[in-house]
Order: sequence, then C-alpha cells, then structure tokens
Amino acid sequence: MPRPSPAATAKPAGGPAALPAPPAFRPLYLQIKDLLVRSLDAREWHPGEAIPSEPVLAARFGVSQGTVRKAIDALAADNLVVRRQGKGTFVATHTEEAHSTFRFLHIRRDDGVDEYPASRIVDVKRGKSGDEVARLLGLAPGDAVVVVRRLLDWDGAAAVLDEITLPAALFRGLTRAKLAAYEGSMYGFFETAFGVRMIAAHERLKAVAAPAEAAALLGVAPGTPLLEVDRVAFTYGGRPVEFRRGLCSTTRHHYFNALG
Amino acid sequence: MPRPSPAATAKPAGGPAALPAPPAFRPLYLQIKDLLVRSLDAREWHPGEAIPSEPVLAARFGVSQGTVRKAIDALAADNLVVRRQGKGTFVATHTEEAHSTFRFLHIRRDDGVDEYPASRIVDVKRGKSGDEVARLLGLAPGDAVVVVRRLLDWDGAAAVLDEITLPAALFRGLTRAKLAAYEGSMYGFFETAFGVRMIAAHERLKAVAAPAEAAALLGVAPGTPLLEVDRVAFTYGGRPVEFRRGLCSTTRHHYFNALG
DNA sequence: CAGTGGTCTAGACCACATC
DNA sequence: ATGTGGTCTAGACCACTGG
Repeated sequence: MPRPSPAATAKPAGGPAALPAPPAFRPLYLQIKDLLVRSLDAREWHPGEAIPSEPVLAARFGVSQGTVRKAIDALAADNLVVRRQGKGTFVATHTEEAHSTFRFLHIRRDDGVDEYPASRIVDVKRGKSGDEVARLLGLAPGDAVVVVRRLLDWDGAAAVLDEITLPAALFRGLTRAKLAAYEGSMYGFFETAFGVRMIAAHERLKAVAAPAEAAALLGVAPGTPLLEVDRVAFTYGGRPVEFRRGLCSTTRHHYFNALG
Repeated sequence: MPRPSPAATAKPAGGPAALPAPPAFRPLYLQIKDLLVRSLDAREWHPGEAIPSEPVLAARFGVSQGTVRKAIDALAADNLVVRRQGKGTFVATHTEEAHSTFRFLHIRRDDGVDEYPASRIVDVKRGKSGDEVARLLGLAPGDAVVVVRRLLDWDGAAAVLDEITLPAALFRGLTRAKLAAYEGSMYGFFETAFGVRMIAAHERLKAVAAPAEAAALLGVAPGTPLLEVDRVAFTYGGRPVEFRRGLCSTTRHHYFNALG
C-alpha cells in the first residue's frame, strides 16, 4: 500500500509551478503532526486521555506506523503529549505530571528544597486592556480583561506577587471563589475550567525597585530590588492567551534556568 | 549480521546476578551515543570538523545505519553536533553557528534589535578559589583560579559586568592581551585556545542593589536594582569548568527566556 | 555524478502494563 | 495472553551538496 492516502496526496505534489524559494516540501510525518495538533486544538481528546494507538493512527492516516511514530515523537518533544510505554500516549495536562510541575515555574528556594508554593488570591478584577497588554495578547485596546493578583507562599512566606491578565472572552465566569477553591496549579485550573491549555511561554526579566504596595504584600522594604518577570503564555498555534507580571523577592529565592 | 559487535556485547548481558532494580538495560543507540560522546571528549574530531558518515560509523560499531542515526539524533538534540543535509554531521562549535549565538547569551535589547554586544576586558587576575566557587567547580578550596572581569557593550553602552572564574589548571597562559585580541565570543576563545568546550550551563538569577564599583562601570547610580546572573558552565560529562557572576543593568535590556 | 543526511516503509523482536 | 510503546534492522527512495 504505497499510501494512496488523503494526507499523502497533500505532499510535494505541485506541478512545475513557478514557485521559487519556499520549502515546497513538508515531510509526511510533519504533515501528520500538524493534523494531530489540529485534533488536539479541536479538543478531540481531553487532557490526560490517551490518544489512539500508533497502529490505529497509521491506518487512519494511511501511512506506516513508523511515520506516525515520528510525528508523535515530535509532539512529545514539544510537550504536547506524553508517552508511557505499555500504556499509550496521553494528552499533556497541567493537572498531573508531577515531574514537569516546574516547567512553568522557575522560581526556586535557595536552599534547594523542591517545595511547591501555595497560591493565595489577593483580588480578581475586571477591566479594559491597555495598549501594551492588548498588543501582547492580540486584542484590541479596551477589550475586556480579567486581572488576577495572587501571592505565592513558600513555607508560609510570600516570595512572589503575580498580576495575571486574561482575555475576558476566554475566561467567562472566572471568580475569586472558584480560583481559591481549586487545588493545584493555575494552569491546571485554566485547563479544566475553561479548556484553555498553556503549552509555551516567553519571559522577560528585569530588576526593579519594589513599589510600596508590592513591598507590603511581600514583606520587604519599599525600594528593595525585586525580580520582575513578564510572561506571555501561548496555546496551540502560538496564540497568546495570558500576560503575567511577577514580582519576586530574591532574598531566599532565585530564578533558575538551565541552558542546553 | 545480527551485531556480534563490541558495543552490542555490553548490552543487557548480565547473567542471573542478584541485581534487583536498576535499568539493567540501555538501548544500543544510547550506548553508541555514549561512545561518540567519549570520542568527542577525547578530541577525536575537532570543533567544526565533520564526524564520519553514518554508513562508516555503522560499520565501525557493527550496527545498522538506523541505529547510528538515532544516536546522532540524540547528540544533535543535545547540541553536541550539527547535521547538515548533503554535507555531513559536524562537531558543534562556538566559533561559527551564527544562529545559535544566543544559546548562552540571554540578555537582549528591549527594542528587539538582535545586536551582538562587544566585549571589553576590565582586568584579569590570578588568585585562590573561595569555598563557594570551589564547591561549584569541584575544586579544593584554595586551588588556583583565574578571574576575568569584562563589560558587554551594546551600541557603545555597557549593560553587563561579568566576573568569570576559571580553574587555572585548565586555562594556562590566559592573558588579558590574548583575550582582548580574540574576535568572537568568549566560549569560542576557550574552545580554540584551551580546547575547553562549554556545552551546557545552569543560571540562577536574583535582583540586587548595585555596588559602588559595578555602578560606576555600568554608568548607573549606586543602589540601582541590577539583575545578578550566576552561571555554572559544563563540558562533556557534566564537568563544571566555569563560574560566572554577571551584573546587568535592565534599563534598556532584559533577560529573555523561552519556556517550552 | 557520487556522497551525504532525510524520509518512508515493513517486519521482527523487546520491555512494560494490564487483565 | 494481549496490547501498548520502544528498539533494531534492511532497503528503497528523496533532497541537498559539491566536484
């Protein structure tokens, strides 16, 4: 069966058209990967669920199991799915995965204890997006947003103050009560409550002097140098869906990054 | 040829010894990868040189080309080698690779211009390692070290002051003159002048108040919040060979990090 | 043109999980 | 015992580079 498949027909194909430079060639396994991403984006399988087995997907797409394997390998490299030998391949989720809990949390204790911080909601407000946030989130200036402020406590002491700005259209019905009631990470909450899955982010760090209110909440003197962490987080397709500004006291904590 | 190879004989093997838990199984391609890393560590091929082709390596190790391919894929994922279709597979180097120039430089201009900074040597001193640096570099306290201080200038203005501590045993003959004369990144210099190749690093970031001398060198007021970036860099096998403390002015620059 | 890495296939077998 | 992902092989063919 030399692949008379629908996916395969979308291959190089193009006759002697006068297209000069662009790739004009996308490997089959990457086409399969794109199709799987679309299925993930369309919520065909839920987080934590197993996707169909490799032989099943191979039949579905009319390619060999080896090609499906390469596609899934690429998905796993992007942390969109998790492979588990003998069990299956599962849609990545923020509600489990104890091992990758720190994928989006780079603040660590100086003493090396790998303790996960507790979240304490300060307030939840609705408002209109400013120009800068609108630009970062791909909104129109003035679009409705929800702004959450929360503290992260390690061992009972606050070290991070986060201000999280979300497009109101995607997070309808977000209330302080629901947020406070949820056990687990905020991205786990977004995933289960709103079907919004964060899969990547960009962070920009600066050092700033603590403003009065933040200083009070973090228990430091105003003007103390703090780490400012600005994050834009993305779902499938690189669509930005969260802007977050964190202020971190670095007296007993630090931001960790592994360069490979 | 069902692999009567030396590499293969090192496989599960173990008779009914009473070893209980550990993996006791390492895939062939990872064994091949380990052998290739050892060859890289032993300087069998120089940075920028091509390693033998896949068929040649397959013959050398007595495995199929597909297995060698998986081993090389793993090396490429670790950024130890670079694949170039039609040309070969090359030992990674810091002296070229314009595209990965920013793998170890996460400081960017706020305005988004991707300009590579110029390095200006402040001083080079010899001394003895303190306890903390000795611990981080796996030295004995008091072992000889070389300490380089340098400024990074973007567009003529200094934004980073680095203090770089190196084990003197690995960097014999390092002088200010040679450092200043080298065109290119410092890791490129270490690679060509001392055969020391940096392949990974850990960074810890804090916010601190600018000390007087650093403030003067960076052109900011003493006490200004600065980003402090502590880095331990590693060669093959995870051996630490550099400790670096950077102080970064974040008025027109920031530390960028992509979370995947 | 020959040589390199890149893709795709097909099948055998291994390791792990579950029943 | 069955089904899952993981490894290994062998061979065909494609895309790119350079003589």
